[in-house]
Amino acid sequence: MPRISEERKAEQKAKIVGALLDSMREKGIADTSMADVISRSGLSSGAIYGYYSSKDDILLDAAREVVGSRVEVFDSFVASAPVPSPPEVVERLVSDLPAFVVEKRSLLQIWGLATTNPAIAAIGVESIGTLSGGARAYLEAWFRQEGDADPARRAELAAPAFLALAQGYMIQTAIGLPLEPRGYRKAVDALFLGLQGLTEGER
Amino acid sequence: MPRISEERKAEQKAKIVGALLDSMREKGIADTSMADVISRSGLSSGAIYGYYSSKDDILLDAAREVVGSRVEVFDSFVASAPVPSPPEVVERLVSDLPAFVVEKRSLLQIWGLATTNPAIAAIGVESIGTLSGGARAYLEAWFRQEGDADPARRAELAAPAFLALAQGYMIQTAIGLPLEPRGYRKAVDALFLGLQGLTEGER
Amino acid sequence: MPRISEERKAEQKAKIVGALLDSMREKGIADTSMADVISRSGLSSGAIYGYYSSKDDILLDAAREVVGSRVEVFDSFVASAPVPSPPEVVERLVSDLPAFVVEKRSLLQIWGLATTNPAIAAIGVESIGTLSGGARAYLEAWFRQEGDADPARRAELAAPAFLALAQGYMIQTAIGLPLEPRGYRKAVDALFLGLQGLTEGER
Amino acid sequence: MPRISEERKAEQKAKIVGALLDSMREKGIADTSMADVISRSGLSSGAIYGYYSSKDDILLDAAREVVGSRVEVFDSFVASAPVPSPPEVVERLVSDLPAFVVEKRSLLQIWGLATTNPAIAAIGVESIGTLSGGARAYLEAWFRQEGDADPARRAELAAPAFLALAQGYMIQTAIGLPLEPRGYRKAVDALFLGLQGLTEGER
DNA sequence: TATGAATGAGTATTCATTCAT
DNA sequence: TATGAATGAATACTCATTCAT
Repeated sequence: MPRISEERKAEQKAKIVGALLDSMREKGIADTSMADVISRSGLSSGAIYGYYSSKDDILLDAAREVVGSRVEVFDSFVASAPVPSPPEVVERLVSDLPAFVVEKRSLLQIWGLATTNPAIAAIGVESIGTLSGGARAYLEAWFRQEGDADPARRAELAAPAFLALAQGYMIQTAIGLPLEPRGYRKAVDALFLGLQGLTEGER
Repeated sequence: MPRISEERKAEQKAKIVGALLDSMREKGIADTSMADVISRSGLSSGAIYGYYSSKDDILLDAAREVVGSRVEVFDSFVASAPVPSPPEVVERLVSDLPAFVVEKRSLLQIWGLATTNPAIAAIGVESIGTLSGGARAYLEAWFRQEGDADPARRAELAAPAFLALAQGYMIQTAIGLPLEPRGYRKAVDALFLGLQGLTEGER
Repeated sequence: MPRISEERKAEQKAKIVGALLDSMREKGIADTSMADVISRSGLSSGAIYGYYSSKDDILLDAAREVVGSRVEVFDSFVASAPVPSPPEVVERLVSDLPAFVVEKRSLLQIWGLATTNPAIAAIGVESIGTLSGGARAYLEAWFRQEGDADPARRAELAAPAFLALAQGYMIQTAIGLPLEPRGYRKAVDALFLGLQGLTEGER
Repeated sequence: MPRISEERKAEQKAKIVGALLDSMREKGIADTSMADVISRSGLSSGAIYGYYSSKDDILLDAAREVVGSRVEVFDSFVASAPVPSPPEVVERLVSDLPAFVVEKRSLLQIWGLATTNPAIAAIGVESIGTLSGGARAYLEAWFRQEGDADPARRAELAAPAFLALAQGYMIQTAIGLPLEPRGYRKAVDALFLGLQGLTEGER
């Protein structure tokens, strides 16, 4: 019989994680102290430690939220007829997924942390695994539509490169390069398909 | 008439920056204190502050070293006949450039810092700019060889996506995914060229 | 709705300021570190920084306490009949005011700091201003009793010299010269009034 | 057979002491580091430590220079006919003695140090002793001229109060109060002699 | 004598975490 | 559960002094 409802608990945890992410976005994890989380969340230090056992513990939940895969996005691409092309899918991923829109700064910081923090790395690996599954499903549909002889095999092989396109976009934009989803789609078009993907005026 | 030679000065600074990078690789910047830099470099705190004015100042030089573009790598690709294909070039980049081999962990951490540290972001932007120039030169040569009508234009458009392939590889491997340069080349092949890019045995 | 009462807060601040003053008296400010304040106050470093934002901030409160004018002392002199003479008042000031008794060492150090620290100088200037007011009130009463034609004017003119008598006593005794309040009164007597103020045996 | 002439040695020491005093005047001793002395003196750290064994050692010489009594000043007063009055002598002391003109800031800082540094206190005590001697000689001449029955005795008694007048002036002006020698003379006049000491126009 | 790079104990301050209320 | 005052180890950095050249 919990003293506080699960709902209330989740609400409070969300405030805490949200406060951490806000601060990460603004000043970076290195400069984010518990004092920041305390003042931004509106909770007291004691209250926070009632929900999380340490700062790292909060960070883990923050990482989960940010890299959280939301693999459903791929479902709609697979279900479309015709299946949209990879450049188009890349454009939609980087313009729709929260991770690429509002959280790209925190996301890149979390990848940085993952290089030396095994718990965060595990979250990252899991997330990439899930995304990879979605990407493979989509790519299989696309390669099948293109008449490929072994679309499942090709999709499995191609997935890391496909994900890389989205990840590279994140790096480039997170550090401030002026790269719009639409422009990036053209980049992928130009690299993969030749200029035929571009409209007349853009050629 | 400096009492210590420029050479000696560069040597000492290299020790300091090296110590920081070693520690970043092992425990991450967040857990790297000046005490680590002091003990790993073999210099005293006072000596270090004779060369650098702050920890951040050291970090800046470390970032410069790690993201330092070494754009020359592209020259050999441009000069080859025939010009190697993008998948091959990607493979060689990620297997030859130190940033992708020994420093990928520090590199990813630096991208994370760049999201909130303008001075580091500037270094990153400059580095991507230089790399971009090399990539464009290479891509132009490649597209020309492929008979493209406007290879310069196409190369310029495609460059961000091309760089993204290398950056995504870095993210995936830095967090521990088992992805070899050779396997990654096949991924790019599969995405770009279809299965015909794979060798017989692998089909 | 403060969690700690104003009273408790004042108590803790007094402990901190007291610790600083104790150490100043014993080893001087130059040799007084936060470690001294921490150990003498019985509070932890963290607790101290909860009350004061910096060592200088503590010093400011210490200066306020030490130079704090306590101008009331002059009131009783003004109200007496007959009004006591300047030598007598000087004697009573230097023997009654805490600044001249227990804090003369810290006081002199604070004057030293005031020469280059504007915030401390401001405290000193204010304190001298208040003391000056008291001194003028007393001197006016005295000169009036002495039948002076324009006692207010004369009191205003004379105040700096009158204060100087107390300040000079402080310098001479703070560095260890053996000068008692009683003996100093005789010095002032001898300078001002001739030897008539002295008892037979002392002449 | 000294390697460097005594003259050269004195010259170098003067540079060092001068550098310390300059810095004390500008930023205070607390903020004066050996680095300041090194850069202001134009000598290297090694060279300085060839002349002085420690920072405190330099400070001692600086204190000697600043409090150095220059008791000769009193000789001229004694020799004058008529002997000038105490208010006039006070005015001349505070307007002529370097300690009261250019060095009053350093002087007050040194008094502050003397409260806890016995070596500096000894210099201060000696200096006051010498000054006291001069003051007594002058006061004796003055009291004799005034027809006092026991001028030597009275001078001895009055000396501490007489010195205090100069010391108090130093405190008041060193912290920035606007007090000119001429105005201070009037203060002493008003206290000692009554308004008749003031010139016609000022009454 | 003079140099200035190097030393390392010492500095003020921070901050994740605890616990009496 | 919630509060926020208190803790104290850890932090980045300074600076008087030394010593090989």
